[in-house]
Amino acid sequence: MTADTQSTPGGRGAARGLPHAPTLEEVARRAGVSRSTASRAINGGLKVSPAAQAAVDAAIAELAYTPNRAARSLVTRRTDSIALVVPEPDERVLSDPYFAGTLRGISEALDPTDIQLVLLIARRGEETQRTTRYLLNRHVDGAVVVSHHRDDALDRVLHDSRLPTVFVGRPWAAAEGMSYVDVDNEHGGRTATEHLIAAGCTRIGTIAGPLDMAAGVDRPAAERLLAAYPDLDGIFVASDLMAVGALTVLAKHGRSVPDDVRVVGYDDLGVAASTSPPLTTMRNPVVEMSRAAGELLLAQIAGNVDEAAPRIFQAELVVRESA
Amino acid sequence: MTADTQSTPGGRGAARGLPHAPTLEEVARRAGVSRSTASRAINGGLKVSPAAQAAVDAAIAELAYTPNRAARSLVTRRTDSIALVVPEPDERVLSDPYFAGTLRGISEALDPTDIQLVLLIARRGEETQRTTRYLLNRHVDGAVVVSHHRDDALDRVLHDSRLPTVFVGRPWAAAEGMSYVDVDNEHGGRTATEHLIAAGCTRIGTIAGPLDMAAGVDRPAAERLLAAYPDLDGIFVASDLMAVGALTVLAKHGRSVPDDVRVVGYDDLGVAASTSPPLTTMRNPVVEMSRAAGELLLAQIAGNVDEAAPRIFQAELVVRESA
DNA sequence: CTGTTAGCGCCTTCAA
DNA sequence: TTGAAGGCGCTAACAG
Repeated sequence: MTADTQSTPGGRGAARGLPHAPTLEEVARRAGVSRSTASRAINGGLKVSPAAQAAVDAAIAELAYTPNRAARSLVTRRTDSIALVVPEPDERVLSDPYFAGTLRGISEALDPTDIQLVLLIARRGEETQRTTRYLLNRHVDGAVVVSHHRDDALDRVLHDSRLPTVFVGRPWAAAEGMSYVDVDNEHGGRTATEHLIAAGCTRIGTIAGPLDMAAGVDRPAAERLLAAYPDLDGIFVASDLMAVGALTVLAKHGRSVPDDVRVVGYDDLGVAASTSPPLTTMRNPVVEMSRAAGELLLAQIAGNVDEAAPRIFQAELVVRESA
Repeated sequence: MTADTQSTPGGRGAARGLPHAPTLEEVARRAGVSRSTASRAINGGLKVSPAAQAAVDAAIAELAYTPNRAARSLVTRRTDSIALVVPEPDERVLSDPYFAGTLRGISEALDPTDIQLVLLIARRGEETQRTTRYLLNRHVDGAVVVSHHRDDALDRVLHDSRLPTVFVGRPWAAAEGMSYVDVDNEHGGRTATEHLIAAGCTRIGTIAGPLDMAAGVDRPAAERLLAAYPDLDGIFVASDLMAVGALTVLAKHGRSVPDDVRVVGYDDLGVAASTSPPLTTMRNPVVEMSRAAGELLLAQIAGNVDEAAPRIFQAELVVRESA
């Protein structure tokens, strides 16, 4: 809260001996033009003579100039930054491979722009208001919300606020006009099962369950499944992490994969390729999906309100040795 | 690059019909004080009468006021944001559980402050200059650099620039005065081995190798190790992810863990607890370490230059069923 | 303790 | 096509 006092009073030079960042004024002077012309040259170059443009470009390069975001933001009323909001009911979101994919996808979408990504990790209770207020007071131009929870009012607040927002994962209380991306899990499950059937499996089991289940629950699940249905010849597991547990249990019971039992996982976010045997799985297109989220958001910020339609992605079968 | 034109020219009201964010001016008017008094009340409340302070506080609450960061930043010359820089030689950094821990740790450090976290994902070649320039032009107050690579000049550039910087992981070309946090891997390896010895193991093998090894390499490694030394009774694996592969291989060969062979992994960042059997491992204190990085950075930004000493953390044995 | 005053660096009318 | 001028919202002297 408290600001530490600035020690250099009037001097327009270096604070603490730091080489101060070049200003538009300096660029203009060096290019032999006015600030306005320099500014125009920087922002698209409309109504700027080629000569002036070249001079400004040169000056910028020589000075390694970057516009001061604060100053620009103050007048344009844009912040050139968006928030990635992570509501944090459980502590595992960040470790979830989903999240890494989300990060990558959004970064990719932002890459061709000069827009920065601000990470907003919301806290429970009181603290959530800090996030809300920050967002509502437009400290960012828009927000991507990782929406894997069901009890948060943030969704509606954001939607009502008219801050450009895109949800990754269908919001629990999805309302008309909410923009979101999601993956068609039902289709993924069906595809996986069809694959097992096509491979000749006739006794197919499944291990489902939320990702935030207690650690190791997947293991007893596999054990129980095997005990109850010893003649199982195919299993669809709702996540690769859980599938890893299943593979180990099968190995322990002497079942060969894929000869005795075929296994199909879900996610393909890193673990699947390094299991033994490599795991056949449904590739979850998180990165593409999140990139789409980013692009949707950029479009909304640019004023294309018609870009609000939800976008649904399909998981894709990746066949490896296990099935 | 190009700015879309602002449609409302002079009007001090709403653009696009949006409820405009409250300003200090409004807070002051509502509280019946001047802007300066309101400002002082907000920034620590020094030299402000209790009455004025209360009035301002009330106004702030009623208006849901948040200071405009751009305006503030313009005058204070601080941005109230720091960057998390991810140099990205390989594409896996973000998916690495290390990274999730880093994120969490830094967030925790930032939590009691109003400082925002900006994610900077550097790209190769030309693109790296964009990052450098952004940093050097002080668009952030400081930077935490995830430094798991060895060929990057960014380290030195940042250090030379005198931008407050803390590295997570010892910089390849560590120089005097560079601030970093790291974990003592040698100690971790030793502890793991000592644990196996104490448990009675006499034929101990190890599976090492960089994390960015080709997927599945860990599996042939375990296979070969087992083939070469059939009488193995203990294995230390340099990462949990690789240890998972080893567990599966052992199960396939009918070796019971931990009865026949004891296994110790390394990381404990999520996978270890959900293997079968649960994996004994060396807990890598990434979160604590990264929190320290964040705190070091905050201290540096606040001017405590003496906070530059490296800080080394120890991994800690976590005993589960596998050893 | 308080209000008045002057910019921070930039974009953007407006007049030339 | 260009430059001069004004102001975005805030903080920090300075004088009261």
